[in-house]
Amino acid sequence: VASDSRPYHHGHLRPALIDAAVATVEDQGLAAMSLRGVARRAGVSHAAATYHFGDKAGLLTAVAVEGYRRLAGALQAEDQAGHGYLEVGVAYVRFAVAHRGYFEVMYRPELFHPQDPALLQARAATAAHLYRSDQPDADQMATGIAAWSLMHGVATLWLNGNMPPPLGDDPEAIARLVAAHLDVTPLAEPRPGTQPPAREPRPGT
Amino acid sequence: VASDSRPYHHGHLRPALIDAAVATVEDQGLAAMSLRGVARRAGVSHAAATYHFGDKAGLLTAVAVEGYRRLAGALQAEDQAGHGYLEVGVAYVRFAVAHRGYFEVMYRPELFHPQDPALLQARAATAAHLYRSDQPDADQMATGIAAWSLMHGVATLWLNGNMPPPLGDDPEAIARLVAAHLDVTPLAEPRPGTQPPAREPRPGT
DNA sequence: TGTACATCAGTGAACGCGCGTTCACTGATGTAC
DNA sequence: TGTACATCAGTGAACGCGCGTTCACTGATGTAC
Repeated sequence: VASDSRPYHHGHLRPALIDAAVATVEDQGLAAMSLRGVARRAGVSHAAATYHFGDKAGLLTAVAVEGYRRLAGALQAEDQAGHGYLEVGVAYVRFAVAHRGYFEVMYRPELFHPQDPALLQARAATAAHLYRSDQPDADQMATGIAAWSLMHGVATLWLNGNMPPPLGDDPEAIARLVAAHLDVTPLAEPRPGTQPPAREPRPGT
Repeated sequence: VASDSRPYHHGHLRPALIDAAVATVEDQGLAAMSLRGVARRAGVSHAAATYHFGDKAGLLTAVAVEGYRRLAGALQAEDQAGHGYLEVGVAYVRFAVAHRGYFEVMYRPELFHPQDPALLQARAATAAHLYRSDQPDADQMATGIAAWSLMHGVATLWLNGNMPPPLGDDPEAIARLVAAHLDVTPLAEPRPGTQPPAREPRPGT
């Protein structure tokens, strides 16, 4: 229903407010993001934002949910592309840098409703890609957490400007550089009865 | 000069305010930390805090400086204990968890004065321990960044509650678990003709 | 030893501001008959 | 087809609040002579 002179009903205000929130975080910072500012950016009264999300935490919950969904999608796409686990890690860093508005909210659970069902589901979907399994065993989980921690560390250090300049300005390159130091094969400490699962050849750097 | 009924002059107000700020961050969260609240906690007028730090960013700068100094000290102590590089990484995670009031401020440079000379110096001292060198070559830097990223990732994922429950509640144990997947030897790929470039010390970021 | 004076440390009141939330409301849309 | 009514979507004013900063000030301390 396209119309001139802004119709009374927006039509897609909910997603528009989420977009506005993300954009605000990206160019003003999370601390400067307010309900009122987001509504202003979307060209709507601030009470409209409250109507759709209940409160500020509700808006940020919606941002986090959407962020986890997009991240899960990005990881899945990379997974299916078949370039190997390393590239899934690189995709994590790429997402964080390209969508830092989402990323910064996703890891601040004190700002939203952490028990929101949609949130838990979206986050679980993301985790499944990081563990390469829906029901990871101890080894898969340890490996997954190591890879996740490494890439999360690269992403956050990069985002807050703590990467030393000599490493260059390409976060994906840094991700590949450090990933080369990660051993993603299960630790082969002799555990009687534990059969090392067949594993595809590790992609070289 | 101990005295009854609170003397007009506090005597050690500056460090007391830093302590109060850290304590506030630890039990109310960084977003809820205000100059006025910190002064209140220290039992002093809020204008006194402004007097000592200039503004809110000044207070947070002082917190970050003190945090980097303490972190550098903790890493150095662990280094000198001679338990190996892995335990230096574990010490990083231990610091983050034990002193999250400092830690959370240290990595939010948009909240303080990032060019403060004392800050740059304290941060450089921390970095030197992570690279195991004041003048790291490319390999040392890559290895150091990998280790730093990994431990930083563990610390931040732990602090914001994103570690899956099956991993238990001991962050140091998780740090050791994931560190086992890290290869800290320099990558010995033959790079003919690649001379480690002369590197001038670039203080700070 | 006393006295004057500068400096340091902290007070308390005032300022303007943007915030999140609430509320009664209006405009627009969908549905039952 | 029309009409009544319920529901959805958004408005605008008002609320109380705590915030960071500024300012003229006072109390305490140190130093020069």
